[in-house]
Amino acid sequence: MTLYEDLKWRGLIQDISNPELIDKLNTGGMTFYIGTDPTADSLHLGHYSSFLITRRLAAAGHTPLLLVGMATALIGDPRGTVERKLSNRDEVIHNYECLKTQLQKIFPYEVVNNYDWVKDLNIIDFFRDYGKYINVGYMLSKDLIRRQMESGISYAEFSYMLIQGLDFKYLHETRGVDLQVAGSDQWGNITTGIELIRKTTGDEVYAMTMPLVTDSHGNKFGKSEGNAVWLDKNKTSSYELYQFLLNSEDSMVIEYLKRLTFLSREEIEAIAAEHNAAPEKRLAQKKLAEEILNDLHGEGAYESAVKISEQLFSGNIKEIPTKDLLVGLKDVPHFETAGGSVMDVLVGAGICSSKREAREFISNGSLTLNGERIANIDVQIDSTTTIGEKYIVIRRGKKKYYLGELK
RNA sequence: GGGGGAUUUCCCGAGCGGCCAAAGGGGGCAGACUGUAAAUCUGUUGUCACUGACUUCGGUGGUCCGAAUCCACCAUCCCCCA
Repeated sequence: MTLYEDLKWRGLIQDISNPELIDKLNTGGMTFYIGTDPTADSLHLGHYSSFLITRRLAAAGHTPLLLVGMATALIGDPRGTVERKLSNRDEVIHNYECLKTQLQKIFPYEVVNNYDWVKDLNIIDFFRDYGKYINVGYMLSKDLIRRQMESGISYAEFSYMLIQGLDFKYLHETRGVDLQVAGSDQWGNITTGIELIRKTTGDEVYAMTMPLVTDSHGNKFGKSEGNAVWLDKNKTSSYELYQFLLNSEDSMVIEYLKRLTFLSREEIEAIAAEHNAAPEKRLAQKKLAEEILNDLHGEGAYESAVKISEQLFSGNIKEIPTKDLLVGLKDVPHFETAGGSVMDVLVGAGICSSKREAREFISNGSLTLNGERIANIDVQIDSTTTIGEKYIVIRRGKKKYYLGELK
């Protein structure tokens, strides 16, 4: 199977700018880049799925460059909905440092920053060397721009694609980059770069976009309870990451295996066959979690996440030795409390956002205290309701645990 | 510079002087069923001292017994004309 066939099979090809790219990909020897803007201090699972392409292409003899774009983050990319709030400079610098460090741990390739070549660009040069080559009609025809026109788009966000275009040109001229890879939402920005390079140098460069990973509803993959699933262990623990992946939908999990792991086609097809025969065993979900946890959090992370999960989901919290329980709940939100009425403890610990909500959860039977359902709002938390002298384990819903310590 | 329109609770969006904590939808959260899945059904989604009270409808100040609803000014955005 050629590289291109493999990528296609994995569902990693949304669009390519020119059919010539297929041969070039299969032959190897290209230098390509993939980028992100430092808008947060950690990457999330969606980034991971995109950036994995670097390893796939590198294995086939191509050279990756990772771009973390401080310059573009300072401008803000159009989302196609509403204008972004202007980002804070110090934050962008901080985020850049965080992302750079994080990326280098996971992807052993060079990181570049467009701030380095954009910061000293003067506005006359910018207009003469770049602005002159791109027609406004062309820019206006881009899907994201057209959509955002309705709610309003500033000149800054409108110009974003020019900066991304000049990045491509700069990297092409200084580093020999001839391919840019990105999520499909970047298509408009990348083709602007191709256009710019073609007009100014006559060179043919290439673009490849990947479909965004989604769930069965078309929602972006990698959100858990409204929050992103971060790659930073301190922001999303091994246990949480494991839980997220284990809960992957049956109808999507094989696709995730293709996109998010390096398992071969044969291996994945074998897993798919077993999975379809007995989906309740969640073989595919477990394999997915194992591959990703071992890659991101290191060997052993998977085993300990499984162990914790088994203990917690086995039911009777009180029978688990306190020592094991504490290890198991290490990654779960912690809180301290002086005791008192459950209502106060729940709100104080952030388990419920208000007493109104606490009342609702209790009447729904959604909360357990040390494995037993909290029967009514009059329950008191004190030394008689602890495990191992001073610990309180509260579960909300089926899966969310909180560990409290009585002070 | 001139004219018109918009700003509502997480999002979209109704409301146009009292019956509004504010319709409807989306999303979220929870319950049932299951496999810690999907689909479905149910409840809930401002706060509290919860059949009541309090704080909310871009901001400030007014009118009125009473304002998300009327007036003035300010801010932001959209459209049209210059």
